[in-house]
Amino acid sequence: MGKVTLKDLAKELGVSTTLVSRVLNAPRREDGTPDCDISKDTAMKVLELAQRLNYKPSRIAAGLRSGKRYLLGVITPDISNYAFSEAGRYIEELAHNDGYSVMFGSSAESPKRMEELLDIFAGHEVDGIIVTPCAGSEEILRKIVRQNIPLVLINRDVPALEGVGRVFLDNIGSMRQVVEHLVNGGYRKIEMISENMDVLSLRDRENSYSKTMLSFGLEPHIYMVDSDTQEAQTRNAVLEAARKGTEALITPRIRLSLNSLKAIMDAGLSIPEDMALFCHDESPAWTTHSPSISYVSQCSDQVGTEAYRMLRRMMGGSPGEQILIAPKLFFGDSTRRK
Amino acid sequence: MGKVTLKDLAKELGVSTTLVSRVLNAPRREDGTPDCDISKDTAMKVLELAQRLNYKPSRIAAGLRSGKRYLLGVITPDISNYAFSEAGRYIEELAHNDGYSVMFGSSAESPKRMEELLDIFAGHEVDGIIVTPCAGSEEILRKIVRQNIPLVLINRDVPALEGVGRVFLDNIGSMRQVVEHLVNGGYRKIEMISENMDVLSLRDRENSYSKTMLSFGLEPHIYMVDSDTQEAQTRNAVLEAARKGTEALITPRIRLSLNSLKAIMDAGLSIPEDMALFCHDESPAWTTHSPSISYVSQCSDQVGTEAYRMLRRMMGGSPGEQILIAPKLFFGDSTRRK
DNA sequence: AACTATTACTTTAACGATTTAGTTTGCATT
DNA sequence: AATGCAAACTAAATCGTTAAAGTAATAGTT
Repeated sequence: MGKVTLKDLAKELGVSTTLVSRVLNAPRREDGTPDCDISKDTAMKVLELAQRLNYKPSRIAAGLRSGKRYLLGVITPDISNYAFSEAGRYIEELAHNDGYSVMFGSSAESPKRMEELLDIFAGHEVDGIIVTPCAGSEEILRKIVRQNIPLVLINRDVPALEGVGRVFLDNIGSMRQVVEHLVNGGYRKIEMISENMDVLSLRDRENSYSKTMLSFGLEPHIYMVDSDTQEAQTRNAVLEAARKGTEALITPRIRLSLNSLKAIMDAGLSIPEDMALFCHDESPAWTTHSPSISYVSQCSDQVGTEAYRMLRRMMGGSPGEQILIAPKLFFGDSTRRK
Repeated sequence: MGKVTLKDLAKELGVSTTLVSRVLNAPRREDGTPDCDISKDTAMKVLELAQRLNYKPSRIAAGLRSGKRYLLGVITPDISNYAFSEAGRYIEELAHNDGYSVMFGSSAESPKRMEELLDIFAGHEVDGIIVTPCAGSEEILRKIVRQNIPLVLINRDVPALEGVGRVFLDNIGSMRQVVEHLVNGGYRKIEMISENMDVLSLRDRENSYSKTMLSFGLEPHIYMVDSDTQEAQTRNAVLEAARKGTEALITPRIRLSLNSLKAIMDAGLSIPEDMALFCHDESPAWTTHSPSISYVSQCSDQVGTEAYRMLRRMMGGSPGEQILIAPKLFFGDSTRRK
């Protein structure tokens, strides 16, 4: 049983494919009849047959001729990361409601893979793309812009890129608030464990931490760990911090947060008495943890929603803008006042 | 700047589009030259120009003509659920390596949405679909089977459906092992909190719990909560269990697990002394929790991998089979021996 | 020299829709 | 009876590619 095509319907009814196409694409009137210059009688027959034969138009053929693809692409470093999949979920939902489908791809932080994915998306002639860039992807993204495909960056910036939309969390503001909260809570020796990953949002969080510390007359200190050997190095950093009498630890990324928490628990330190912990990035686990963990939410729902809206505007011809999402902080027991 | 097409390349070089297409689609020899009946000289010129003009073939047009879509569809109730996004990640990765792209959709447990998504996927003429069915989707899925689109069910079964592939966790085995572990650990009053959701894997877990309990001569008891008002009802169930002196609680789904854990912590009960907890479904939080939480992993990586492989086999004409994944249990401190 | 094979191409026809530009028919108008 | 016009359709071109079939030129064989 091959696919049912327009031609099949047309032949069956003894009319032209044009007529069938017209009827099926016509907007419906209140009474359900298609609003086009085809007699109601014929139109209803078409509708009925299409229904009966379970006709589904080939979007591929329709798209080829009409130039309308109704397809979006989303690339994140890892769909199984909560923040990204959450944003993806919102994007997919909004897109679906507007009749768009979404292709997803994971770059796994590899520019090569990102390029492959973008080429494929471009090959599918997606109407727009939403990307969380990975390190080293600037040139690749520029190619997309040059192809006039609307592009929205989320979560991470590539500053030199022109003509794109941007939706980010206000990382500078979030980290300032984190430090302020700790200082107000009576903490002074506040350190950070960060990762030497070439991503701007991390740099922003680090700098904002340092700057805010200095503004309070406090000495900032950041342990840098390698992305590859993160777990062991994080553990060492936590132990060293404990030895030095560090009162509070800030972790600016989800994996660092999880690994640090684990290291603290394993070392038998109690939170927040021995060491307070403020995590960046949301996890469903933080609030059920005992003690509950203070964290900065990435507001993935908002990021996803705003990114989608901006992409749609750009698809309509608007220029790309930048939107900063105000961070939402959750103050749990892990940074309880001293 | 419009898109660069085959015609543009052909015109520029003064050759036919067929020649260009041939060159670009030819398999490469060891020395990098295309293996086709076109002179090396011309072939290299084509390659060079395509590179220079950044030509990307329109997969839409190519697909229309060749019938090859290189597109897969994946539908889960919610991409932002860890188990689903994890499986999705593996599927996407394997697919990408084979040159396939993946469209994702969330059904949000709604058969209507599922139908829309499937219609769209069918319209895109995907080469195959992987689905976690939601309640009430049997007829909708049957339509896909009738359209001869290879279909693989993951996580949840729809038994009456013929001609599909299936990859599930062995829910019966997993729950048996959970009960055995608890009984061996000295627990006797073991209860379950489940959800009245119309999904077979949940029934399997419930039945296996009851059956195993009875085989030990113990009385099973299941609290049923409504999916909509789950949080409050779960809390009540936990409190009632505590009053009754229940020694261990089993939760067969991630949301129930998280809510139960929260309720137990909020009630100030200590785990496992006041109440042991064995959770079904993995969460990155379980091992970092204090005490660490015993859980059954859904083995999403295996589910995703096996589902993809089966889909590919089915796309090659093989009939659908059923694969049961052996569950992996993690025994944490939340069910420590009495 | 005549014939066959091979190489390196080209021409034409799809694929399944949409779109543009008609065409036919009937009816009202003058 | 000729004209105009709306209603209800159709024919043909097109989107960008691939596939099947064909051709022209050269080389090799007997």
